[in-house]
Amino acid sequence: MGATKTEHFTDKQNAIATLAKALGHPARIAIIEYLLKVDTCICGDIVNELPLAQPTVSQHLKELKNAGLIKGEIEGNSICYCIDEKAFQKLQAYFTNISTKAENKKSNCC
Amino acid sequence: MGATKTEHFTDKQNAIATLAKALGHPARIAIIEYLLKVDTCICGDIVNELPLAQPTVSQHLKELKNAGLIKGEIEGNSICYCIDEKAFQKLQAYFTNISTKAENKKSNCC
DNA sequence: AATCTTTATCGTAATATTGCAATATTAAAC
DNA sequence: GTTTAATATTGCAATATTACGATAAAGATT
Repeated sequence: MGATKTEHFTDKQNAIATLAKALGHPARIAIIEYLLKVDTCICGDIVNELPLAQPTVSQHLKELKNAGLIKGEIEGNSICYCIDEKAFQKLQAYFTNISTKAENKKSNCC
Repeated sequence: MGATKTEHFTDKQNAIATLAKALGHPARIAIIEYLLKVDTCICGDIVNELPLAQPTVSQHLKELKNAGLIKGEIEGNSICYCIDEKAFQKLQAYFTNISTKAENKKSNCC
């Protein structure tokens, strides 16, 4: 064993877990924050910003892209990566909902 | 190699990544959603709610607790687990901030 | 076309995660 | 005190993740 049993959970649960998992690494959080910081999304220097080797960064970018957190297109001999708002809006909505519900049931809880 | 290089990132980045990582599994999302659903937080039947063996569920609960997403106290021969609002408020604030910033720079981006 | 620059992929080693059977623990119930 | 019930821990196998050197790919520069 060792493989996640995704088939036993709902699509929505798997979708949120996939997004969360992709953000479950500080390098990928750092990448997202860098993409937000720079003005344009022609970001040819992500590698120089991170304390990781180029193949490692490339791999992290691929994971973020697979999860739908960033979009990327080839642009000459560099790459245009940028944040995919929709995914973050989904996360925002999800956690807002949880926070609200948690707040409401505070009373009859520990 | 293989271990995450946490020491190279900021505390805040690591903190968010830790929370996200803990939610990066559908079983743990399902646990959170179940804890929200039940009225009180005396939740002795989480195992019956999930398609996983008891030790596996126990392990997932432990991870959620370590990450600070749930609180738990022994209560007789069952356990009182419940959501730790603060962690979810942190996540809500983080993703709201990202969404807002992403929205603002939409224009000069792909 | 040879070279440079940038990003991706492959291969692989180190480590972490997932899942469960077996067992331990602990407190209630009898 | 013995049984029952609920949760935790241990140990281990299967799988996934992380990281990087080596190499490939592909457009830009000369």
